[in-house]
Amino acid sequence: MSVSLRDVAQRAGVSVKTVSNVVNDFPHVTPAMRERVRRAIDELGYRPNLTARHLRKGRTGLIALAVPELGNAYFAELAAAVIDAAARHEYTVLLDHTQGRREQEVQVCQGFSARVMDGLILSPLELEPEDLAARTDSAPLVLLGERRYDLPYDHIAIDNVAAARVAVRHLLGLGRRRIAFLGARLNRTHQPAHLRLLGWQTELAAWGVPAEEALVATTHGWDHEDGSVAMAHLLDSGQVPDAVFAYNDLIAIGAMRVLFERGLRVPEDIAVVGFDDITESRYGAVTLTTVAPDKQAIARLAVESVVGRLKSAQNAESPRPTRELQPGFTLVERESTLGRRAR
Amino acid sequence: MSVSLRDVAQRAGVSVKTVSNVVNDFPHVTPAMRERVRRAIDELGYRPNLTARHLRKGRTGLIALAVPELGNAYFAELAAAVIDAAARHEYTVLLDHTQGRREQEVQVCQGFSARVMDGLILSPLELEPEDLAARTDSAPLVLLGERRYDLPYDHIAIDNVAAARVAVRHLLGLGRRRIAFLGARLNRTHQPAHLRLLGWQTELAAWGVPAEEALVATTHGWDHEDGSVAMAHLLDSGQVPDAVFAYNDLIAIGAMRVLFERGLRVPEDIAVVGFDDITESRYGAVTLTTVAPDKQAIARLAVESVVGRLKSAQNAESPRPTRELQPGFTLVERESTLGRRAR
DNA sequence: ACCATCTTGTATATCGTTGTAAACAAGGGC
DNA sequence: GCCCTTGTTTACAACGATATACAAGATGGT
Repeated sequence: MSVSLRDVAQRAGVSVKTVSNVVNDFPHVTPAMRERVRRAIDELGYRPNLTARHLRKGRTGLIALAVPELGNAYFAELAAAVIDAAARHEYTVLLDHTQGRREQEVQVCQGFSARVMDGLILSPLELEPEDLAARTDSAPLVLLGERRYDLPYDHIAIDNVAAARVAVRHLLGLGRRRIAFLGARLNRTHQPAHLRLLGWQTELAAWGVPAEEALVATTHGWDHEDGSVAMAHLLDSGQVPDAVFAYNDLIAIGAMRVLFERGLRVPEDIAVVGFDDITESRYGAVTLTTVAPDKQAIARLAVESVVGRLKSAQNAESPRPTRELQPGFTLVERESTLGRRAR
Repeated sequence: MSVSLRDVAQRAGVSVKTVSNVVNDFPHVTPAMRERVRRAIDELGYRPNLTARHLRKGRTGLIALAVPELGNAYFAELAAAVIDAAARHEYTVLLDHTQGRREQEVQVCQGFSARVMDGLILSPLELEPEDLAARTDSAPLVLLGERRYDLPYDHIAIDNVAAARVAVRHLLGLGRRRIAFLGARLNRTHQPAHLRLLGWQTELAAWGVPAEEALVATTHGWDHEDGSVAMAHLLDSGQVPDAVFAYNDLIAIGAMRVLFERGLRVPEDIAVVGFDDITESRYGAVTLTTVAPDKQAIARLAVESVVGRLKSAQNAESPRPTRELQPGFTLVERESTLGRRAR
């Protein structure tokens, strides 16, 4: 059925270890012997069994990446970047989506598929600090995204407050003064880390513009549909803003759809800014101005963090202290704020 | 460092196997003993090592899913469905993207991360029949998508010809006669399995409408950008169609973007139909009419095929013959063909 | 020639788990 | 009291790979 080192060794008339040495390119094997073993390997079509290798070596070469929802283009694009970054370090990525459910997130950081993974990259939504503090699994864990936990784990996120401020500043600079925020959490007290909303407030305050509570729309999730519902709700309530800053691109695009349906012009009547710079935002009837986090950098830093810790653990070095890493971002200005001149 | 069965056994004063029996809920363990072992497990925080378990059992509980590009919403949404379907059978999914590169696809069907995966689900683009015929890995493999190989592997795809015909019929029924096809392969001779193009031809023929070669636009890939380029090219060439049938939604949306830029109205001047029904197609300024494959069914069938074959292999049954499975599809009619009345 | 040194290959234990078979204890029928 | 049955627990050998320690062979200096 499956060919093992034993079979190859028998065929080549050498010991198992010698074959292992050839496979792993170890020194102290004469060229002649190496060749003989090589031939036996080819003839039998031997392929090493990683399960066994990893049991022995104590590592599996697998990193888990858990994001809330793969259907969200931001996470899909990020996942693609992580897979590529991991491949450069010879790690394979096991991808899961938590659907933003706390229990699933807990399961992930508790080792998920129990001890098969060398490391974990998690983008949490509902995970609470106490879940994280109760973590017993010893594999390196990196956290991505807006939430901060102040626990000894590497955390990678752009400066969300600064990014939101840049977006709002852009709108203020265009003369807009009634800027709605779309996509706040339902229970905002419970979730203090709502940095994009904070950035919105801060920048408005800096310009002396009142931050009207009525212009903050909450959503259940962060999909197109949530954006549409929130936007419709806002308009129906009689609060007509002259600009919208959305939590992400999906919400922004969902909101724009409602504006189109109601005959409101973007950006003439209402300017729109999103967050994430997913591909979709470049191809609508009105292209979307958005904050573009450096996804490549996020992926690279996340993988390097995990791989680095694995390496230092392997060499029995003391691990370096945990860090807050802030990749860059840019504001991409498009038609939803600049109109036709953006082309 | 990590707690093993041995440690638990020592602590509870029993043999390793007894602990194993408790962990696996085997019968013939007295309640008192079970309780004693349970306590030891809790005290030490024991978690089974899946690597070792799987080495022993000969299976890993992992299925690989390889799609061309995760950034393509269709594949991201499909991947999400596969992950969920696999979870229902207690399998975990390892996701990879091949970027449509032949060598990567070959690597995947050759076991990819070598023998760690129990089964494989592959959505090939460039993979050639000879690659597949040369496959030595014995893990069950299922193929998804348009290409057919006529080799003994389960293949899951909707009836692409029929689906394309339904889409084209819809346009013909609306009175359109110059229907362009966007997204043909560059070398169409080399890739005979271009079923959607075939469906376009067939349906036109059935209506006695000439299938003009000039209305077939080739693309390099299948992204928004490819759709934009192809559409611009078509218009610049002086061939102005009254409808467009695109290989997928991304191309359709990219094409619509160009139509917007040039002041052409959708659907009044040019009607557009896509393929895949990704979420994005429901939220543009003009929502997209599209063929909606039953992604849930595709995912379910793929997982069931792999799991079924693993089960029969485990019970040493002879595997059932390979099958062609055709999940259903529907045509979702929206504004890009019906205009405002679609709402 | 002889011993020390270096190179190359082998035998064996080990990683953590489960399957097999055998040991052991308790209970029941004769 | 003995044997058999039933039920519970254990010892030991795998799964396929790598690391350690050691043996055998080659080389070189005296």
